Amino acid sequence: MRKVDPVKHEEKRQQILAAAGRCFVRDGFRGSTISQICVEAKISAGHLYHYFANKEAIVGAMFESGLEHIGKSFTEMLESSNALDALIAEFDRAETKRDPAENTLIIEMLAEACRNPAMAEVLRRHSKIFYGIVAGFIRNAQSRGQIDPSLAPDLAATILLSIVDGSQTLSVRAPEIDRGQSVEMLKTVISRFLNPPSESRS
Amino acid sequence: MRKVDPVKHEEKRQQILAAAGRCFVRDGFRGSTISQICVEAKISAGHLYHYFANKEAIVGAMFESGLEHIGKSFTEMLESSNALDALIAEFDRAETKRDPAENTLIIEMLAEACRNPAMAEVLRRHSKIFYGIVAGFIRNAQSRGQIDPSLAPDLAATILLSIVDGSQTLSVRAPEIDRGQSVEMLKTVISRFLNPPSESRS
Amino acid sequence: MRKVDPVKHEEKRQQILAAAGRCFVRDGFRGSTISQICVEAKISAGHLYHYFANKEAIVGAMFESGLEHIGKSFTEMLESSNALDALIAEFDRAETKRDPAENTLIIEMLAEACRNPAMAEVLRRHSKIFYGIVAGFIRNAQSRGQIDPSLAPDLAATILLSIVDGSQTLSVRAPEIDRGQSVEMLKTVISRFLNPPSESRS
Amino acid sequence: MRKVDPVKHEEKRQQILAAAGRCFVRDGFRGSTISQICVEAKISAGHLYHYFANKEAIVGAMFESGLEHIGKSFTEMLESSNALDALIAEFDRAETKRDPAENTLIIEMLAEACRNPAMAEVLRRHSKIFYGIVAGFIRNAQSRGQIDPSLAPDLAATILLSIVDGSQTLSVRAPEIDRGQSVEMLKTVISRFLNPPSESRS
DNA sequence: CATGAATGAGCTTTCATTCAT
DNA sequence: CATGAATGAAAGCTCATTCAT
Repeated sequence: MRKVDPVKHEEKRQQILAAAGRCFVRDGFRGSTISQICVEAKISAGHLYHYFANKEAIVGAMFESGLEHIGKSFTEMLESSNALDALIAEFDRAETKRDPAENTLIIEMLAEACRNPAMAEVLRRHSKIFYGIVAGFIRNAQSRGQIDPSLAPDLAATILLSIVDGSQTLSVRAPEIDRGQSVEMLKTVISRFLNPPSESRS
Repeated sequence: MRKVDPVKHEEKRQQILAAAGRCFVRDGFRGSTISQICVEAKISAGHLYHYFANKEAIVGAMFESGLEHIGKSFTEMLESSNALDALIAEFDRAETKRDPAENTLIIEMLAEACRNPAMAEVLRRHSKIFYGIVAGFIRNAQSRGQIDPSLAPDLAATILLSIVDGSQTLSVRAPEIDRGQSVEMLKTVISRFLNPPSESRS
Repeated sequence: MRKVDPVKHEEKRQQILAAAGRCFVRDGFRGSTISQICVEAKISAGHLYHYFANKEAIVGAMFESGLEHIGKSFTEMLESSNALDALIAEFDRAETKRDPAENTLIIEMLAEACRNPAMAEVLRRHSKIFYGIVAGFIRNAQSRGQIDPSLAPDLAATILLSIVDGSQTLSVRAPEIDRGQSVEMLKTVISRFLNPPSESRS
Repeated sequence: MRKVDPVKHEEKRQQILAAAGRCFVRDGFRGSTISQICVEAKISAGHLYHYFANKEAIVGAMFESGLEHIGKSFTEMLESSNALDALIAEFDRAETKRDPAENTLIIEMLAEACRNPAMAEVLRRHSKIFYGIVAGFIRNAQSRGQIDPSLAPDLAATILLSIVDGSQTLSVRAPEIDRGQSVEMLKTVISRFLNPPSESRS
């Protein structure tokens, strides 16, 4: 009379999701097939459907877990930074340490969200949370005189994150560029953007 | 045995490509089917293969023509701008006037290039040209004291374009944001980034 | 090593069969799945195979028990009727009181028997028994002058039952028809068919 | 610039439908597979979908054409019969000459209609037409004194056709019965049912 | 006795591509 | 130049059945 072990079930789900992630990075959402994912996850085709209702559900779970993961590391970064310099330093660390596959997945997600309304909704939901966190950080830093108080926090937050999004494309468009240098230049962009007018430039 | 009229042939090719473009925006490269493209282009499936060897060739041509088109409008913009203010003004115009479908296509191209080496090569080739043009513009403006001379022109060019890339994602992540406001803020980012240290902020 | 309690075993079997019956009425033999039956019977898929060797065996058992059940109620009806009028009265009762789902199941069984030789055999075995019983009733009634003696009892029995079969299709072909009226008309058919020549019509 | 030849297209459709019919008789609607039908029709799996949107559409077309065919032969029969005796004679001919596969298909259709609302609708639509024709015939014969005038024509028509339906099951339930004898007995049933009270029995 | 994880064959359907006309 | 009939591989998904626990 053994009942379903929800822990094991969730574990397997995560394993499948991880396998799917590898496929998605390699071939994209549409380009990956259920068989490929099953081979990667070392399960049979039929068995996958005990864990996900269909392919769309796998993509959806990928969106959720991917965005949550990115969000978590972003939040941690901001919580630990109590000043603009720290933010930038963390940005540096995040950029250089991040799994390059994650970049690919984010771009893939943006592309998918452009034509799949269900996924667009998921992306927007998570994006709103990011924006809120960053806007809060900006407001805080503004009150301490660390960020230009004339910048509208919410708008500045979206622009800041769009710059991060844009930085993802560098590795595709110009892989020969030294990542360290480009991160350095990005830090310049951000600090000049956010610094209060009186401060001298870094 | 009448020979093919090369002009008409090329015209038809462009018509098919335009039709394919509409499909790609709607459903992506992988999601679009040859039949859809044929319906959109009002030709038969078999006939399409007189103009393109296969689907990959259509995608390839799309990359080439799409990037060339973007490059052309960018080049025109830079050639007509003899100052940073003009650049920013043009950036404004470009952003607000651009067909929103083009955004989708660019993101789609970036995603495709992440996993299709052939397309990555096309993207990089065109990107390099862009970078060169922008770097030239920067160098020029620096010599006239309009852009901070301490910025490495080549690197600054890539970062500038990555910011433009990033701005594409705004309409997916936060469609509720007023496009005018975000363009305004982006102009702030760019001008603060590029302005010589002594200049007052716009 | 406790032995299986045969009574409990048989009970469970009947429960599963009842659940399967509900599925079969809803979706047919081919359209019903083992999972559906398991959900309906509130047991696990694996457990079902302790009671039935495979799906075919469930269908087979359904045939047996379904036909036996119909046969039983038919036999009771005939045994209690000691005259043609009683037969017809009972026929009336049976038609109006019968679970409409049973109709569906009978038609399903006839269809299945058309292409599944094993099931055809089961159907024929039971049919023969019915025919025998009805033919016996006819012979009896003929000896009492209640049924036209010129009718061959065996043949008349098959025809009588084929009329009952046919009446099942009414609810599919013309559900708008009043069941009471059609039963009345069917009684007319049967009584005119069986009545001895001299008798006046009902 | 050859356009679609609608005649050839329709021909092919009919060929596929005929092939499907053979499969349906052998294995039923649910039991037949697209591959089987394609083998039987000697076309590839993909090609079938140029002629039918999906399997349901094939079944639907089968219903339509099957019922139309039956309806046509029924109508012809009634139109040519200007008396009850002729009706019965024709009934005889129809029963003995009919392709036995048609029986199977009718029972299959009745079973399918029991659980597929779309097909039920098709069946009812055609049934109504049959009923109307037969009821008209009855009314006509009643006015000429050939059919008992006390019978409600519409109801009698449905019952008459339900008897025909029921006769289909004979070959499944009791294949050993001589078809000639059973048809003879059915004719007795019908004539006794319909004959005016004063007429002597056949 | 009972579970549900796991399999794998096979289902319907799609789609890039070829080819006779 | 142009058509659409035809192919066949492969996609996503289902389901009867087995088996370790």
